[in-house]
Amino acid sequence: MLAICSTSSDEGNKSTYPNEEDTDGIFNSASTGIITTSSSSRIPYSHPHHHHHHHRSPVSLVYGHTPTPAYGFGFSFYEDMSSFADTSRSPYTFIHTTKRADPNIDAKLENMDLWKRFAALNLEMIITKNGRRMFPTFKILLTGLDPTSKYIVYMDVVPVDNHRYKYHNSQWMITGAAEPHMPGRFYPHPDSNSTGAQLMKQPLSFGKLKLTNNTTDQNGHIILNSMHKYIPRLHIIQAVSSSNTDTKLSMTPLDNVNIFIFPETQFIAVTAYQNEHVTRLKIDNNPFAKGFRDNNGHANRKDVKSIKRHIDDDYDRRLKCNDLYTTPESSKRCKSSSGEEDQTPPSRIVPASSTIDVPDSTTSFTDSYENQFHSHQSHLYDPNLYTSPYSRFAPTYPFTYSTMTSIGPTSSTNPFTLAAAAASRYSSPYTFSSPYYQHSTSS
DNA sequence: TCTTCTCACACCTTTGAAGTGG
DNA sequence: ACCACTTCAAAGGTGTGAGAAG
Repeated sequence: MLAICSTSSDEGNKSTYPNEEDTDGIFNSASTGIITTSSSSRIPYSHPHHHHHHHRSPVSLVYGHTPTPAYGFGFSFYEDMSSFADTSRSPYTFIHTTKRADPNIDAKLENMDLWKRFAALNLEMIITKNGRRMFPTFKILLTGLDPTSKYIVYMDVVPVDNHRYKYHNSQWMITGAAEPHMPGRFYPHPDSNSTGAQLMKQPLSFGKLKLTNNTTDQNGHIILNSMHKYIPRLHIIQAVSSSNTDTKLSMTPLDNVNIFIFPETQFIAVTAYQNEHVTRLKIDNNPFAKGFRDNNGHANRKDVKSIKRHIDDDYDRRLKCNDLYTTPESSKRCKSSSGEEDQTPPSRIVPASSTIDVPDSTTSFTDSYENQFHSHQSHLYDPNLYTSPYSRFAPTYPFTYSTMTSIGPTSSTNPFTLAAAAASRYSSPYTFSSPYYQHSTSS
């Protein structure tokens, strides 16, 4: 199986997260700092086994502290929208594979069966102005954490490819180039900064994460483009406590970060459902949609029939072929009910193909990717090629590791802000050329 | 024309405060 | 005072479907 890293225009991840849960003391402060310098060059890859106290980077990270601003952002997030529309920039590439800094850590996606059923249909996620929850819920069971260490666990959603899609004749089609991706926002799990023992006790639910199409969103929701394909990523970073009781990240977060992706969680963001099978499966399984079920507890077919959408016979055909994870294109060998070979679509309209093949296995998908890595049978994560776990092209990018200088009291009390800040430092080649990111909230 | 987006709405679950009894 | 449980109303998560927007 092969995970393909596709390109997309992107600004990278720069967001902090708003102080949604001010009551527990963990989110009480957002911090940011002035970026004063960019140290040289690339981050050297460090072998996972050496990551604990081995800091190769000469750059020290000093986190500034500012008073908690409205909505918890340490800076004006959309001060300069123009930078996001700069299509002359090199396409930014996310890596869509699991990377373990700590080989013991594993993440198991809960409700895998349901995810697979949606994946077979091409999952759609509604995005709204005010934010919409994901369904199925992204729920993860962690194993292999150090029971006594603290971890920061968070999620983001990144583009899978560089296409814009449309739903036409019951099929997803590529209809053009992707719109620039808004800066990725991190959703820290509410139980973040807990000990490994606590985090492993039960599955971690990201059910309150919301997706939005509102580019001016101030609620910290994850901003996506409609009709674009995305996939969630899980990040786990071991927090390091310093002498002043402040929780800080390792100075070399690249070495400490664990990234998990689950191919069956990819989806297309939509403002209204396109495939009625997706709608039905959502109604059948989401408790909040019970009002649309019939007496037998299933989606009301009468209502569904009234929807002026075409029947997704591609889905039916793939069901018959027991070949749910193939794309319409690759399922050409499947005979339709009439016995005819499927027609290749017109060349001008390219069928939407899954850019990530989903292994047909009940075992952990992260394991299958990891095995490829260890057996050197895959180019997915070759440390000699990819200095950044996020970018295939890191060697040619102006990828820099920056210093943040303190602009106030040196205590930082929001580990998630630190996580986001640290992660953004190595996730985007543009982090430090973006004007707004150099904006300081202090004067 | 065609595609995509928005809104009020009915219907439902979840949440959490208030109450009740042991 | 404390705990376990119940009640109940408010808050809020669903897809709908007509119409707006582009």
